[in-house]
Amino acid sequence: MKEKQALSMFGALSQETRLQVVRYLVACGEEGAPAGQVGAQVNASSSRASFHLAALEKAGVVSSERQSRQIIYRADFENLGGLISFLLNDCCGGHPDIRACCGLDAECCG
Amino acid sequence: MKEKQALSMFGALSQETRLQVVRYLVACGEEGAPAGQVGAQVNASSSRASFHLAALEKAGVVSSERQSRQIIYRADFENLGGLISFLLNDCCGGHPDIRACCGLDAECCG
DNA sequence: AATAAATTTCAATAATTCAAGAGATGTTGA
DNA sequence: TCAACATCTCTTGAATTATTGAAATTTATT
Repeated sequence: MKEKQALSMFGALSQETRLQVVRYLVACGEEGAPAGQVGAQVNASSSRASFHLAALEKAGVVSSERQSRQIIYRADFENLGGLISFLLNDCCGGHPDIRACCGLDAECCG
Repeated sequence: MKEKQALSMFGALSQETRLQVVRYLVACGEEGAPAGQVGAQVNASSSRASFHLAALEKAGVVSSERQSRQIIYRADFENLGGLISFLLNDCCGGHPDIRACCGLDAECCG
């Protein structure tokens, strides 16, 4: 993961509606969900949902695929994992205290 | 980690200068670095460095402590770990594909 | 072709954020 | 107290981002 992409992913995740969208889409798993359903889930108008989904897709947080008249959105697990890896390994140098906080080596954080 | 804090941490990390500051401060470890040194490291004027350090501190990404006439900044490892944990466990539900990307269970991502 | 459904695009406005520099604040030592 | 240093605050203008509702696009149905 390059720093530039990490930057845009952080930007995409730093907005309440978009973070809710991501959490919902992650919960939906590989199946994903159509835009309208996502919008309803986060109490957003269709144009607002579309705007935020476009921002998330541009940053690589989600991907989309048309299925007949609906557009299915899915969390991009590979990029999300890459972002975590960037934060953990590249950015934070795999600092032991930080690894411990992730339930990797031990448990230290609430 | 609450969603609200995760939101502000993402916002703090979504800016190039601030991300550079964080990487530098993580590299400095517990010792930290004074504001002027941080600013010089990322090619920022003193006021700009101060502005961004304040934003990072408000979000909980770094902490500060005055030492005589300097103010020492340090990466907040606990909160950074909490953010990674939020992304990995809470937000992404510990999805296997994502864990694998972090060098936890296996290696799949570049 | 006409209609309906799902989603996106557009335009206008409001709100937030960034950058730069001038000046203010707090700290130390003479 | 004064001078020097480190950092912060404030102001201004530019740029980006968010929200809303209306209009347009794409696809499916009759």
